Amino acid sequence: MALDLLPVVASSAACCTPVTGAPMSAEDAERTARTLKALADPARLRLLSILASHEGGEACVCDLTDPVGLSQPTVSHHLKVLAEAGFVTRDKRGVWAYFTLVPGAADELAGHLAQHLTPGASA
Amino acid sequence: MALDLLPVVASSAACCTPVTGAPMSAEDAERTARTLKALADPARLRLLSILASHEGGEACVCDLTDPVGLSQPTVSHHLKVLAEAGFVTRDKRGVWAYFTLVPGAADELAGHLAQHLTPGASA
DNA sequence: CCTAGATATCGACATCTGTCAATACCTCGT
DNA sequence: ACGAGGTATTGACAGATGTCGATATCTAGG
Repeated sequence: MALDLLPVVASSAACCTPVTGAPMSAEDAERTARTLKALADPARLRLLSILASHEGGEACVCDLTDPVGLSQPTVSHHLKVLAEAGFVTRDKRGVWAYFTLVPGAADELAGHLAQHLTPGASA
Repeated sequence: MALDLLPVVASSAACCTPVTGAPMSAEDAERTARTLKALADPARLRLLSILASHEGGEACVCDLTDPVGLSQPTVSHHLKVLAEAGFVTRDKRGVWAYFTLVPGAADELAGHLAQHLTPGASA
């Protein structure tokens, strides 16, 4: 009968739920969190949405400073964060710096999240 | 580049780009950033992905503490943050607390972002 | 009631983050 | 070359955040 061969799970582990796949790795979580942190700021979200509301997803810093109501150094800082996270690209033309939305950057992040944060999506 | 043949814009407003829609409101940016902040942490991403890897997107705290390698109070704190952001729900059954993924929570966020961060998506 | 075990809250601490003023850099027109 | 104006960097500082140990709370059994 082998009664005492398999019992452990049934008797004491009443809190457990079957596992259907592998969770996100620690490195992946670290990387994804860093990307999300770049998005998780009201000023940066507004900056991106302002870019999206301009033709071609492009605008220069002088178009961005006033709407967000922050100082020029602060706006410059936020744009640097967004650029390092891969959400925008910088293009300096003469005196002005133009920032452009990277197409699909947000979508790629969203897809990655959907893949790991949807029940049964690992199958 | 043929800069000299450009129309009247050239003199003073040379840095401007046509606007095609309205950017995200300040309140919306604040709200969305708060939701994103809840996601923007390696431990919380792992917790959610562990939930997603369990049947029904559900697991109890005892299943979550070990894999993330953090103390029990810290895990409890992260789960509270996720619950307040609407990503999980808490259900206490006897001694154990079960957390369940809220279906579509991440998708709703992703959709909201796509709507505001995609060039020309305001139409 | 009292104990044991699971979870939540509290207090404290180090670190990270957003912000601005001051300043440096860089490009253009004069 | 020089000065003016747009942008980036630096330094400093207040506030938010992640983490843990200690402790409170809550439930089931004896």
